[in-house]
Amino acid sequence: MRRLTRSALPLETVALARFLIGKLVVSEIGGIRTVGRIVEDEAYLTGDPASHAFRGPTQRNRTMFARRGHAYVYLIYGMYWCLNVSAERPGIGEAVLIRALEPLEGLAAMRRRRGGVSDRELARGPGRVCEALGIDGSFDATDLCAPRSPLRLGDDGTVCALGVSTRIGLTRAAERELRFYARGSRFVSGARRLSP
DNA sequence: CAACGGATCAGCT
DNA sequence: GCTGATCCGTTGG
Repeated sequence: MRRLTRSALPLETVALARFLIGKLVVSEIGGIRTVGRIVEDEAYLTGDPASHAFRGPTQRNRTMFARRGHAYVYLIYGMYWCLNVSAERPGIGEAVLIRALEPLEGLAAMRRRRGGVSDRELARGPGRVCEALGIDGSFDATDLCAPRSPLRLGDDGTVCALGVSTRIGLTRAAERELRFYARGSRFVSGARRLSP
């Protein structure tokens, strides 16, 4: 597995979201290493009413405006953490939400953190991704391209067939097709009709 | 399998 | 006050 360098990341957010399908997220936290393949993500763009950055920078969303390749981690519904990859150039508030992973390495730790759910459910959904990898708000603004980062991106050369659909769980701009997934993967979240 | 409600709180209006 | 890029357990078809 190679580390993903920042220069390898497409600058434009939709291109980045498509590029990240099939790539790896590696966490090394508390001496425990876990790895998962990204099988589902979503793009959040400038002028997008569903985006946290819609009303400009705030304390919470400031990492969305960082240089591409940083972790934007936020709390949703008071209990779950979600992981995004910041996109675009500094000052542009765009990001890619990591919605699901195929567990590859460190399954025992993931099972422990997730409380004994089936392996298919370990990281199937954005809150579950963070729970399985041990990610919380303290990892916000982590550089995902730094060699020794506790949270980073990798590439093992796997190429996935790409699917596209509407995003999940939104009340605004719900019709836009900005969700991307690995076609045929059983680790993708959402109703099956969304991921044919 | 789909639909629904409760949990729980930071951030914004 | 109210809302939300969610999850989980329960209920019903």
